[in-house]
Amino acid sequence: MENKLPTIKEIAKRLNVSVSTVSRALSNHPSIGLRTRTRVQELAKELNYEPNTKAIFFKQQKTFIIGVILPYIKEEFFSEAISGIETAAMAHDYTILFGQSFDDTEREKKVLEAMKKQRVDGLIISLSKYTNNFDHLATLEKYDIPVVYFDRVPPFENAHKVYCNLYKGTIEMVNWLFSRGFKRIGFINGPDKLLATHERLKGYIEGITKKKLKVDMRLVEQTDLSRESTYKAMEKLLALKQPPEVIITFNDYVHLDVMQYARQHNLKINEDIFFASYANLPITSYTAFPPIASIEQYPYKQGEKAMEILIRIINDKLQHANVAGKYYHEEIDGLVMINKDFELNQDSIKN
Amino acid sequence: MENKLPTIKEIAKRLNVSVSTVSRALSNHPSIGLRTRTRVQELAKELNYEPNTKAIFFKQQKTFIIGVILPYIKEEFFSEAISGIETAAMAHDYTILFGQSFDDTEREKKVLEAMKKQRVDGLIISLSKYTNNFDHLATLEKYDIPVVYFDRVPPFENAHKVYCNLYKGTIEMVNWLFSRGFKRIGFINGPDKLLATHERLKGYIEGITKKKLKVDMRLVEQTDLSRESTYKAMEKLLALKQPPEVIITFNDYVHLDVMQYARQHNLKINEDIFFASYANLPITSYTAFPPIASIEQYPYKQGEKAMEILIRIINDKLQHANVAGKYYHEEIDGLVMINKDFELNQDSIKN
DNA sequence: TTGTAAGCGTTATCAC
DNA sequence: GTGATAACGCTTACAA
Repeated sequence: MENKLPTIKEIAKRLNVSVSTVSRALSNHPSIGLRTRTRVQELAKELNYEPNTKAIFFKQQKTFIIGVILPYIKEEFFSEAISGIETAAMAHDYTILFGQSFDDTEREKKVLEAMKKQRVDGLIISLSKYTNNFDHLATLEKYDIPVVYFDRVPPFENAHKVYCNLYKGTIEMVNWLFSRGFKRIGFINGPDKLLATHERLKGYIEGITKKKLKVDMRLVEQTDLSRESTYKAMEKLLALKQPPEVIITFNDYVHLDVMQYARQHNLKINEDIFFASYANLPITSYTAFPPIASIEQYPYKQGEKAMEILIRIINDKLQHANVAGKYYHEEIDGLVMINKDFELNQDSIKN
Repeated sequence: MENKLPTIKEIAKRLNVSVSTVSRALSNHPSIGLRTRTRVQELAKELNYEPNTKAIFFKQQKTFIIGVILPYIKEEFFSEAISGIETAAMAHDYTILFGQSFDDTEREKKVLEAMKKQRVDGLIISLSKYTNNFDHLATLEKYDIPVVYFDRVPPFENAHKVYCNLYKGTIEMVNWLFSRGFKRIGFINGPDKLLATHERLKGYIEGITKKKLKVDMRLVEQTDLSRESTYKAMEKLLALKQPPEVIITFNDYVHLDVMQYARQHNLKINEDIFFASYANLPITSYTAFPPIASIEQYPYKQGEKAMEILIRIINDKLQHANVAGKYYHEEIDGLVMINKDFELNQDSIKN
């Protein structure tokens, strides 16, 4: 049976009171008499009344919906992140409108349009890899829809951002590798377009320079993150007269590809050559040879933080707080996580 | 600058016409004169007017939002599925409201509440593993919110469902294993609560029975899908006087755990023992020893199909088509996907 | 303590 | 051809 959702009007009619009385009774307005209040609330419960939030939001010009746009939810980093976003959102009664860009700027625009149409209260975006024109994002500012970027953040300052500091993390990683006796540290970095690529490189160079050593750029290769491109980078590194003793890869997915390469070329991993990486994703723990160290980027925390900042912005806006020109830049420090098995092995060798 | 979104009213005022004229002009109503129409449309474009869908939906009692509730987006199966859902939704101008149950019935209820509050036009749900009380879902029917379940579907008939037929798939798998010379086929099945567990078992038994062989239930163990439980199942199977030559695991995640176990116990995989699985997830291709065969369950296609069915239901409802008591049950056949490397090896042995 | 009425942005139904 | 108005469900001044 089509059981139409009851409205405030319906209740009012049945009880022979006005809609405003019902409205106030339901929201426990102090001016409503106890008798009327209980009568209304009882009937409401009986009819399973639920306020039509759409009508409320429409009136309040608020949807309690946050749009989230990610490149690929398939990547564990992002599925972790959205869980943090979701949990924080739920704690503040927001719901998540979800869309993927699939690293395609056109798709990103389309999703953005859809979310604008839905009048989201705000957006959390991790940009597509190839987005280098930011006009579609500028319109958001124009219409006063707050956006918090995370992880893949835009290069300009005038934006709210949450991201992981990979510069510091990379320095730490290089330090740790030196402390473990590695001298020739190879690096398969990501594509030039990504900010993250430059951060990592800066950290790598700084880490080595700090040790009063000279940076050998032949040890640094790049991949566009495709398997083929990664294989090529590996080939080049291994073809060097003095190949690296350890290779840091751009992220855990590159690491996985590199492991495939190593297996196919019968390299003895953790004997002939060692690998370190970024991201510290759970999947790597299933593989035969996880990275000896991986920089944890805390995706869940990043997502949570982004959501919290967004809610703060929205609330500031609602209270007409004067926050023009104030941008949140939240930096989370990437932490070098060391593979336990590797650590144990090393220790037993030392003793 | 706070650039408020322009409304139809705003345009009307500026052009000294009525709102209804503007409304009609924008929707190309035939009764509007060409001059007025162009004037309106030009100003609309100039002001970047975008209809407030919230107001329209509010009036039409429609949101163009579909709620999607999944157990864990982290699982590749579900992140594939939601991509199918999203793509199909986009093609019909729907947007996705997203929530995870984290296999927790209470959380599932909460998410469901939030989506009901948002007045979604429909829902796509893959149930939490532990959901065995369906009252919270019954209220949806009562309020006439259509639901399509997929993959983890409820056990009753009166529901729209999309799922993969694992009964047939399992029979096929058993057949293929026999054809490859395997006689003792072990099975690590999932928890009893899951429908999928029973389907797989039925297929396993049928597959063996069809070969006029007797089913040896000592070869069938169960796991609650935790790593510990899977390890125990492995122990039991390997402790048998006649241990299995090949083991089918409940899904690729169980497979990954089993591989860890095998590695820790120095089993020679694809020599001493072989493994087959369900799901055919991309991650397994990164591992040293992917399953020799895995039943593809087409998560993307399942998601797409679920969305398409849901839209059909919504449209039927809108046209007041009399579809009471009619339920869609879409079955996709699981297909045995054979690992290429294994196939090549086998062939070279044969020759 | 309760009721009346305006308003949120849009569309549809009347009029003119 | 165009305009006025009601309606969608709800909140909230303002009246009573």
